[in-house]
Amino acid sequence: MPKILVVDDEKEIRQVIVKYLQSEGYLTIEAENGVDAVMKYHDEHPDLLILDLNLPDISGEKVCESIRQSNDTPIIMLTAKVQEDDRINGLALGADDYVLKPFSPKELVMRVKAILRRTLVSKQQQDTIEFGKIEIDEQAYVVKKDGKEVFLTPIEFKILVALSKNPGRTFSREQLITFALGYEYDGLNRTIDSHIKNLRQKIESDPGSPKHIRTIFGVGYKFKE
Amino acid sequence: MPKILVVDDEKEIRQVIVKYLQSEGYLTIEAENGVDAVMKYHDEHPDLLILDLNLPDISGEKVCESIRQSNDTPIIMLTAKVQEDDRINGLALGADDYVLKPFSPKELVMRVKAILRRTLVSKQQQDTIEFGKIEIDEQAYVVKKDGKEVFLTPIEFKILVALSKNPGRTFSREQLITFALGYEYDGLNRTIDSHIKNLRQKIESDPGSPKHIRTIFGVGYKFKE
DNA sequence: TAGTGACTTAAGGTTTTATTAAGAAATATA
DNA sequence: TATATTTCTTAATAAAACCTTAAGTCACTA
Repeated sequence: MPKILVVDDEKEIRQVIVKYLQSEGYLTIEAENGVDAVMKYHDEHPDLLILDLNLPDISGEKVCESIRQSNDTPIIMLTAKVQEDDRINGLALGADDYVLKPFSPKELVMRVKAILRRTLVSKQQQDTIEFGKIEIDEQAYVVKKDGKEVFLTPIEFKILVALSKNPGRTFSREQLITFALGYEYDGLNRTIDSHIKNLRQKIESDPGSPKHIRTIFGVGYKFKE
Repeated sequence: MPKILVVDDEKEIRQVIVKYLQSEGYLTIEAENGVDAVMKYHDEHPDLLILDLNLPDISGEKVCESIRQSNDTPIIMLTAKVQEDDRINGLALGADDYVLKPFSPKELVMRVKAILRRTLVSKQQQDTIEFGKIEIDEQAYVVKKDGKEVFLTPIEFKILVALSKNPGRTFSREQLITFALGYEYDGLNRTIDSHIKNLRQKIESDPGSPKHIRTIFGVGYKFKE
């Protein structure tokens, strides 16, 4: 069952939310301030946060920001503030949704469901991807070969992640440029070939006849387990 | 760039939304009623829908429901209704988020970004065509026979896709050249024969008497299930 | 059975990819 | 800021894979 961390300084509000969530079968953890929230977040690795914007110590925004830096856990913000600017800030900080106080617990639960429906599916194999002698930890930005760390450049890393997240799928150079470089393809470009060559040098046992990063002639590249 | 379908019967509202989205680099499509929306959805395969709940023909709920049946494209609902029950229904129907009118375009854009950030990566839809022991995944550029991958050249792959997408239909060599090679036929040409031969070698259990890729004497070739 | 069309083979010719190396751009360091 | 270092891009060439074609053989149909 998904685990949800509820952060609010008012005990009654926490209890109402927790009661509704538990009646839907979710596991819950509670925190009453920002420091508490960050600690419990790291201890318990919840699947979602419900986070009040007004906390006695550090603000909800700070908590949100600090979690977003290291992780992609979805966050629903609770707030009594009615200024629109705040709402925008909340979303800009990385919250996935926003609920105004006073709120309906039923609606909050619906939103929790809506977000988890999207995220939980793809979340399973989040930690480290492993193929043969290669280990990839996207969060930590670490790649290992035979247990030993290998140092990749940013683009090499992004290409490897894109490929290895969809093993067996062939990517065109154009697609890899979009994923890895973040802009549109604009003409004949052999840049990707270069990066692939360097990647193979670093992670393949025999870069001459690569086992994982395969060339699909006339199309692009793909990752093979 | 992600493509977004904006569905609203009021032209001005559509235009405001579209303008903001485009300024963020998104591609946009517009629809002014439910039927239009469903049609354009199927034609254009957008990455996200912004959907007004009040449409002149079918309701936004129905549109949402019909799209959810076949697909997982995220949907943001727009509504002027203030009843909470409506909001919950919207989320229950499968909307990913909910924005009340009047809304701030900036906030809407933030929500679009928040949702796409989550969904786009894992989104590649996978439809594989399957015939007997043969599996074809056009997106991933992968063909399998008896579960084992088979490596086709670009032209072989295109010919196979053209044939297998229309099983039973006979294609002339000229047609196959047009589909697979992308240029017009210009004279007697046995090139296709060669490719068909190699294709059969790779995907037929008994290339001598092919089961799937059949010759229609004097006409061309066709794919049989 | 003749005539036409399809299949096969193998050898050029063409296109695509790998690799190298050098210059440009970005990043880190003093 | 200037300098050093790393990373990215690009062009050129070599190597590999692929496409086309021709010619001989085989198969279908009238």
